[in-house]
Amino acid sequence: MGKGEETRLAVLDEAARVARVVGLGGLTIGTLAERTALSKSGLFGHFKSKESLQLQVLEHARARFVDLVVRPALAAPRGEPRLRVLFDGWLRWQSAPGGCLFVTAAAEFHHQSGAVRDEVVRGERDMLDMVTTMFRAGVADGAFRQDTDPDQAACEFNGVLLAFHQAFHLLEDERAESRARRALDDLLARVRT
Amino acid sequence: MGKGEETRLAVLDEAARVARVVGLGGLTIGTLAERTALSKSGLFGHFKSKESLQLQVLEHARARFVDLVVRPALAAPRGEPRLRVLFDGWLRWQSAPGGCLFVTAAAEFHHQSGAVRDEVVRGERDMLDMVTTMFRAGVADGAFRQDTDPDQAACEFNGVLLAFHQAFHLLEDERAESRARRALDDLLARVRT
DNA sequence: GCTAGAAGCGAACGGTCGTGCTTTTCTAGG
DNA sequence: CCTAGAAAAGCACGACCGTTCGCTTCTAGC
Repeated sequence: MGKGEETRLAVLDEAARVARVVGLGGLTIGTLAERTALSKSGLFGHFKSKESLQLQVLEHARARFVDLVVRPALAAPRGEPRLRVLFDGWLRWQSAPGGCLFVTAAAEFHHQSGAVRDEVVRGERDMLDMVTTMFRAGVADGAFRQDTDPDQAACEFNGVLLAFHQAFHLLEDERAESRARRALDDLLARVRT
Repeated sequence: MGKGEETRLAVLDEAARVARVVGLGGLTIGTLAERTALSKSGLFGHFKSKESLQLQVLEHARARFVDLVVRPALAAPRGEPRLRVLFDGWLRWQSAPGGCLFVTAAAEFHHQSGAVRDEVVRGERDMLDMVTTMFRAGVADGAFRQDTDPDQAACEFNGVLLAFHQAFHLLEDERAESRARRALDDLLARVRT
């Protein structure tokens, strides 16, 4: 890995940390340059525009999410175990300092068209599709009730995570996690045969 | 109502419309002045600072939410009917063009301390408390199961709304509303005696 | 209808934004 | 070790930000 790629990744790491707090739109070339001990123009050279920086931050976070959350889940047995491992990892991911970049970006860009929004939508769709697939697999295996609607279940799964994120970060509610786990237990109990 | 108060309210209306899309931090005195046919300084005179404007926008939206969503609910019979009217109104509120200001602001300020964050937290807490109270009333009336945890139920109620907001605005999923209604039906069926 | 005070305007401020240029410094392959 | 090209710095730009100030215009109570 050359020098350029090395600093590019360092910048993306720091950018993700900052963006979790202030959003992708709140990112600033100047402050980001300070925090990475670079000059504005030196940093800017790695990304040809701010929008490109935002897109790369998203892509970078996405890769980390797959490593830290998705892959461990795929290593677990299909159906309920896999969904539980996914949920665990996801909770840990969302509990990171500053919150979850995807949740922040989703709210920020829900009505601001452009390439960044498109990328946020694509990511969110992919995640929801993955959850839907996991529920569907459980139904196919006979572990979940035959009349389970996988889309509905995935949607409620997402709702539990969003409520957790808000309770944990905004309201600083220390019972947020236990309530999220209980909500998932209920959801799984409802679809289990 | 004097002339000043009249234009102040007109500005707050427009500001709320804009902030639903770009967030409270994305609000700009300049663009807001354009959209209300005022000069920057003329508009600024009504609010002594941008932070004060943001706070007043929140307060304004809060009052409208009480009028449009909370009051109709309080007019319905306690327990399930009241929760259903509340949910209906809340869905309509969240379906407004640009989304729900509270959801946007909650994500924006979840880790940015200051007076605006404090106000957002207060509002969100109040709303959740209200929902909790409604579930508790149902338990007290014997309409809901005695072992219902009102806080847990309110939290899941919130999750359904947040998932709806994301599905409706970001993903533009036309089945968002029907899934939200079904999730509420399930939630109410679980607590009903 | 007069007039004091409210409401609004125009211009300017220091600051920061994203983004180009030119120049210097570093890095890695021969 | 040399050197071509990458990486980073320095500087400047036009635009827009929130805010201030002094001035004009309007409004409402007498």
